[in-house]
Amino acid sequence: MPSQSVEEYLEAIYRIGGETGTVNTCELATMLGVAPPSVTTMLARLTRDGLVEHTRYKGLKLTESGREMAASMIRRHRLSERLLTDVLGMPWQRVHEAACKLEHVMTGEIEERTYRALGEPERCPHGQMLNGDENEPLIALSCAKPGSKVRVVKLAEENEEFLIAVEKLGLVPSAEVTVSAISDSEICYSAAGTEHQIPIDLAQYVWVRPVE
Amino acid sequence: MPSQSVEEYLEAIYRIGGETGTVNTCELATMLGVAPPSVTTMLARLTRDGLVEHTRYKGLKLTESGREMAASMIRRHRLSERLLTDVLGMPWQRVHEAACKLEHVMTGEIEERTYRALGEPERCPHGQMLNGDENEPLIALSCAKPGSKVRVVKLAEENEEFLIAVEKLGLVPSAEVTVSAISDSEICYSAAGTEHQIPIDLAQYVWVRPVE
DNA sequence: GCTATACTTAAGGTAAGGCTAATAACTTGT
DNA sequence: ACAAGTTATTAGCCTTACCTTAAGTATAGC
Repeated sequence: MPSQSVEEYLEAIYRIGGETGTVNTCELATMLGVAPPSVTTMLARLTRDGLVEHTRYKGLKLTESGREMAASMIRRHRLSERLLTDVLGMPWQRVHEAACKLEHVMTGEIEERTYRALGEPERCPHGQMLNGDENEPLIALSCAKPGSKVRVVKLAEENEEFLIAVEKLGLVPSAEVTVSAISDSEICYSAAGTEHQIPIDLAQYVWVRPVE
Repeated sequence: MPSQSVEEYLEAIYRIGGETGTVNTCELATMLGVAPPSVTTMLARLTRDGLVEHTRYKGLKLTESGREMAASMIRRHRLSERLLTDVLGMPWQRVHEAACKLEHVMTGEIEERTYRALGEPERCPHGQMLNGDENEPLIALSCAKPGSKVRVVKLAEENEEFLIAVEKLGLVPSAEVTVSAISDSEICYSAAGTEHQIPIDLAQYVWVRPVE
């Protein structure tokens, strides 16, 4: 039975490296808020348990079973968020923290039942996919062309202040946005008939799909 | 922030002693499956944190704030069970274990939202009250009079085998039962038109209310 | 008042997870 | 090609949260 900590390491590795990517010790340490030696120690454990492949001084990769477990944790996280918003009516900007705890008490059975009870949703409230990867290419709002019309698909950052900020700027999943101008520091656009500007460094976390 | 272990101790104290009762060290040790000295140590901690009042060699009592926390844990447990049955469709005989984990990740907000989302239910799937105590007196099925008609209200034992057994015997919450005979070892009754017998030692956990 | 039971203290163990400081291996610039 | 900088690892230790057994101390009942 993997501990909560193991699950969090796997999740972080998956989030940084995606399905196949290689991850290095310090990135992981930063993301988890611990010192690098703590990561090295944990990697020994994850290697022993067959969850990662680690080459000293090089990087590490998830094994097949590590990848499965990591993907499952992320799916449970996103399903927890959907449960919190759809069933309990919690605001979607605030569900991340609670989902971080819930995901660790979900069994496979509860995961499956939740998925079905929620009507087999495609995405979490922030727009992240529940099953597999995005099936069409997305671009960051910061890269959209002036004059183009796009639809917000997902917000790649769960920080509460960030989510509150983008909601005030009309950038919720499935919102339609027309980009009017891009400067060095900001993007101007209209959403739901209102003009807004958003700093580039926030817009990079807003992923969109071109419309028609 | 109280640890899971603290929460489990409080819950056990509350379950043994009820709102006000005094509890002794060894009962608690037995219920939690630990050695008595472990309990003594934990009691020092709970006393330090103002959750229990403990007099050496005498018993212990919950303080006001300990009582509140314990009651809240039990309520969260029961709400978790309702969520698992009502929303996720899990069989009520199996929800106890999952609820034991869920209760520890519920915040006050989630507790409240769950209560409302479920339609402010009165009881958990096993028939235990969610708010406060039973407002009418119940008797154990083992004490029912021969010839009397009763309705099952709650099952005071969450063990899975027990619950599966009583369900097979037609004793689910709100089932109507007519007691026909009582011997030293068994009770004979009919439920939903079928005759059954149940051993006394099981019947003592089946709480019923006399009908009309 | 004596003994059985119930409880507490003492002493110690384990497991998980973290840290700093020192060392070692890669990598890069010249 | 090697010195210097960066990145990882090892070594050594610490804390927290529990739990345990063995031995001593209260209390209660006869």
